[in-house]
Amino acid sequence: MPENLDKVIERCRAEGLRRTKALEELVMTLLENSRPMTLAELAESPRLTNQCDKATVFRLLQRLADKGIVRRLGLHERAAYFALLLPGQHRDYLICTDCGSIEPVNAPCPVHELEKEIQFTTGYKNLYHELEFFGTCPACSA
Amino acid sequence: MPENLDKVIERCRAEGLRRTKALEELVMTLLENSRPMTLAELAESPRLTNQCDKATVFRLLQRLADKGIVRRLGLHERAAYFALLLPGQHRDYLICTDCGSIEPVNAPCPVHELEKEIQFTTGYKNLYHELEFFGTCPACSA
DNA sequence: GTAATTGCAAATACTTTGCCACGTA
DNA sequence: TACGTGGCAAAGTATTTGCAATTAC
Repeated sequence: MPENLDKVIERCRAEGLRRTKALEELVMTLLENSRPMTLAELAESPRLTNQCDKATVFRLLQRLADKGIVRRLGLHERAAYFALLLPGQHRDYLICTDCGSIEPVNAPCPVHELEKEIQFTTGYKNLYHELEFFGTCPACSA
Repeated sequence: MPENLDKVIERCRAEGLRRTKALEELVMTLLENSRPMTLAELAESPRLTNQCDKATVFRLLQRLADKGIVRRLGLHERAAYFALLLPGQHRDYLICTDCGSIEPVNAPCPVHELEKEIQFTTGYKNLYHELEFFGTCPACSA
């Protein structure tokens, strides 16, 4: 995990961001939880709550998203979710419409072919996609 | 188109909604535009702007979403998008991250197999999914 | 030293609700 | 008549920004 932290921070540095305590704690929090989190969740998480202001977390996430280090996800809630974007990794999510739990889908994503095709037929550049499954989880349907 | 309107209204009636002018104009607007639209867009569209209040459109959309007649989409903007859910129809969307344009993808959605598999392996019920492609459209990359 | 980063407070944006009047069935 | 629906205005929630002080490089 700490080696992951260093890798991510390294990428931040390479993009011109400064190594601040807030940045480290934010990245650490995302790594530790390994799931998409909202701004509010992040700002109130143990590592960050007394470390920095919510506006700081917001602006950090904004910069990290710009640099392609985190991704901002829709996920249907009113609040946006943020997840680290590790190189070579793509995640789809499975979300319970009842309790709101979010888990990554561990199956190869079947969309890459179509993505290439779209890139080719429409001329869109820099394509990426977001795929979410919604349903009622076993616990909630009981 | 009017026959589509009647069909949709019929489904609304079957779900216990009353046939009001606002409902008709809302459904008509969604049919005519055949793309996801935000609450604000809808409320300010020609058919609705002088017809009813934004709160009314909001509550209509809420009811229609409850009944499965429209779907609320994330689409990454701050505002939620709404689209009619026609029976047997599934749509994926292609969105320009620059200008925000949204167009439906006309290719068969490659996700249904995986969806079934997830339903089987995770025990989630009533699965559906949302798939969006993001990129820079030809006009914006010029 | 200089430019990026931060905190705090205020402004926006979008959504949601309360309450009472009204219209549809 | 009865209950779903509608208008208006106000409250709620999440995001975003201004500006002066601070910090990393």
